[in-house]
Amino acid sequence: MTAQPAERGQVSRELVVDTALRLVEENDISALTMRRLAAELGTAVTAIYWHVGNRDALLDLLVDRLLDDLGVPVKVTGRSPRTRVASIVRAWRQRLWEHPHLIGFAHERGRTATMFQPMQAQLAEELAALGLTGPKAAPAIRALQHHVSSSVLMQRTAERGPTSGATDPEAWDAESDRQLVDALSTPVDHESMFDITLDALLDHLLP
Amino acid sequence: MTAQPAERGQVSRELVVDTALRLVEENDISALTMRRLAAELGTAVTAIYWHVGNRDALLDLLVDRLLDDLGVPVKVTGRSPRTRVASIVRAWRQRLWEHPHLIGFAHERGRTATMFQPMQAQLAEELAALGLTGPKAAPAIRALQHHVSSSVLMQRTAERGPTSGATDPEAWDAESDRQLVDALSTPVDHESMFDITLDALLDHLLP
DNA sequence: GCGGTACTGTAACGGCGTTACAGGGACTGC
DNA sequence: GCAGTCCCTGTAACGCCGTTACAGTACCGC
Repeated sequence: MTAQPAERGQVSRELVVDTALRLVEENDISALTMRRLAAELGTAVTAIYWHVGNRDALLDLLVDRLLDDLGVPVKVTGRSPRTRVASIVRAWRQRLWEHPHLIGFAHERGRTATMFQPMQAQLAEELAALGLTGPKAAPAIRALQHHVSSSVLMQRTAERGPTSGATDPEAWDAESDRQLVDALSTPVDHESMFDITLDALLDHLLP
Repeated sequence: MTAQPAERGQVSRELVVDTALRLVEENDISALTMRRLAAELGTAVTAIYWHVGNRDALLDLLVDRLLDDLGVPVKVTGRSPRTRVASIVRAWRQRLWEHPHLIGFAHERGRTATMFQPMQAQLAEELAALGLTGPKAAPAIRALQHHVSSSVLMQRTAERGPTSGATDPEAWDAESDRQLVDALSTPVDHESMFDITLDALLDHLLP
């Protein structure tokens, strides 16, 4: 507790988290090894262990940092309640998509709820304007949240893989609907995919 | 090519895949290490490398095995086309859920399309009975498939984590809708979650 | 017997997370 | 001036991982 904790020394907890974040965002979560991190900081591994504990604790710190960035509410646009709700959901998807490496393991660490609390609050406000409150609003909020996070999670894992998620036309036999098979052989457009289900949900959930 | 490739020897490619599958299903994908696998088979590591190549090839073999199991169409129940479509989607979700460890990395290896081809074919048949054919049926099929796989993927990562995905009531301020916050603090019921969006999709997609 | 194919074992390489342990500076109390 | 203490860093190791170079064994056709 002697003034700033890292004034003279080269390494501090903050700096470790910064560098770790950079490593993850520039490459992949697998690029984040304690030794690489130490090398990047020009120090020894043990320094990192001293500052953050262990790898698991470091990941927790990364998630915390991410959640700080995501705490701010999103800007709502549109006149009708429906377009306003849609704008909230889309903006949150956009925001999460900007951190594709991180939302995955925020999810794995059981921090999804914290991550989405601001979105839930924003949605609650709009749904209340529609007369949806209390226990009746909860399933709607959860379904929309589920849609956002599953969409991002799916798109992330899809884009890491080699193929585009399209059907292989070879797998269908001759008497199949040719036009359908052709359409299914197109690469998947995650954006319009997202919109279809969003529309369906809004139709189904809003009064 | 001298008769059966593994008659006298203790280890064969088949046996390696069997054991690997058992290791994964009993524990986790992280339990599948080449050394553990060798120990389990009572042999040396190099034997495994001789039989399957390397770890990556072994994972491919696991996915292939999984896809073989999943190739059989699912039993369709119900009278109306809508309930029949719903039964297909639910049965596929059920089926995938029985291999929660595997569908994740089938997805990561870009084999989702192969995995879902039988479901796509079954859905195509039912949608055709409703007059939905050709390029108009494709988005519907894809949206339903996306719903199934994202649901399983989400539930799997959720159940590995510590918390239930429920909101922390502390995060909400005092003037919030109390009943709503209480409802959102309940553990998530993935089953009913799935049904809500499925209903919404069917309403929205079927004529 | 002899060569070749099919397999198995030993031992190592480099990389991973983690830790026991030995310091080295700076600051405190005397 | 000096010992003690706290903060921080480095060396070296442990046990795990995937992978491989290499030697060796067993059987088969000839």
